Amino acid sequence: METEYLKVTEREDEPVDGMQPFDVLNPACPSRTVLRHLTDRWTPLVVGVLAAGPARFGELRDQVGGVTAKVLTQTLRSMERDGLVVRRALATMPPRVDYELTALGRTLVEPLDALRGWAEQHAGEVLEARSSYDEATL
Amino acid sequence: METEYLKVTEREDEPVDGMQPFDVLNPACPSRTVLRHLTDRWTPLVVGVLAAGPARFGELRDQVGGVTAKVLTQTLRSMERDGLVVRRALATMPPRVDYELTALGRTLVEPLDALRGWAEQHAGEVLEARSSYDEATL
DNA sequence: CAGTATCCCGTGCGATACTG
DNA sequence: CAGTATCGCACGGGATACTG
Repeated sequence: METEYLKVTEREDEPVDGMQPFDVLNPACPSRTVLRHLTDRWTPLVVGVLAAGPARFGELRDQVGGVTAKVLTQTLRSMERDGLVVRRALATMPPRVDYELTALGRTLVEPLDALRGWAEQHAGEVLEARSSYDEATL
Repeated sequence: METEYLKVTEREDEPVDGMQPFDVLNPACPSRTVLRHLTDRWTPLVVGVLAAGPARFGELRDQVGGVTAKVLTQTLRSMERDGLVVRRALATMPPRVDYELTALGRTLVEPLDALRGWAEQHAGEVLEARSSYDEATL
């Protein structure tokens, strides 16, 4: 039987027993696109920075090394659309725009930080593994 | 002062105090490439499947919906190079190749499964957020 | 069965310049 | 300051066919 991915219209305050309709292993499942966004190039880094609290656009651009304004904007828009971030724009001159994690976005801090932590903590081992592999493959 | 990313030659059994040389926010830091690989399209899914135990190539291809042999091979090779997976090939006919997570790879199961779990559990909310956003943006 | 070999393409991402 | 507008491209990824 194929699972259809209809829009969920049920009230989410009446949880359905054992309902787990989303399966990342299924290529047709929308959770795929969700996971894909989480693993976008800059999303984990932006979440990491915003975990410390709201930040202005420029602060984000400065903290997240290497990102350009255009791509940072794209990333933030995508995150906003996915409900991970709120954008609050002050129509002053010069303008000021603050970004802040939503409640949903905050639930991402832990898992994404874990990943980021893994990368930093095990980078050494991975680098060594690569050397070994490349050497053996000569 | 700029941190240089030299090959770590120190014995890793004598931990250096507060040593945390890797910083994902630094565009020059090698941990960037590590994180990038972890967030490759198929890596989280492959890790998820291999978490249950070793698997043959065909099993992986079947379980990870939508992946082609070529790309799965690329993913597995990259993971092998990074020391996350061991490839064990039996030179029988027909051939049989088993893939298994290394000790290092196993430490990834928890963080990556957390991410995958997040995607599945919050897919509904994200989908709704997207609808709202798109509707408001009309 | 477990891959390669080719060919090919969208798009994520970057560089640069410009603006309200 | 916080973007947008353009242009351009490498490259991650896919379709298909073939092989030890």
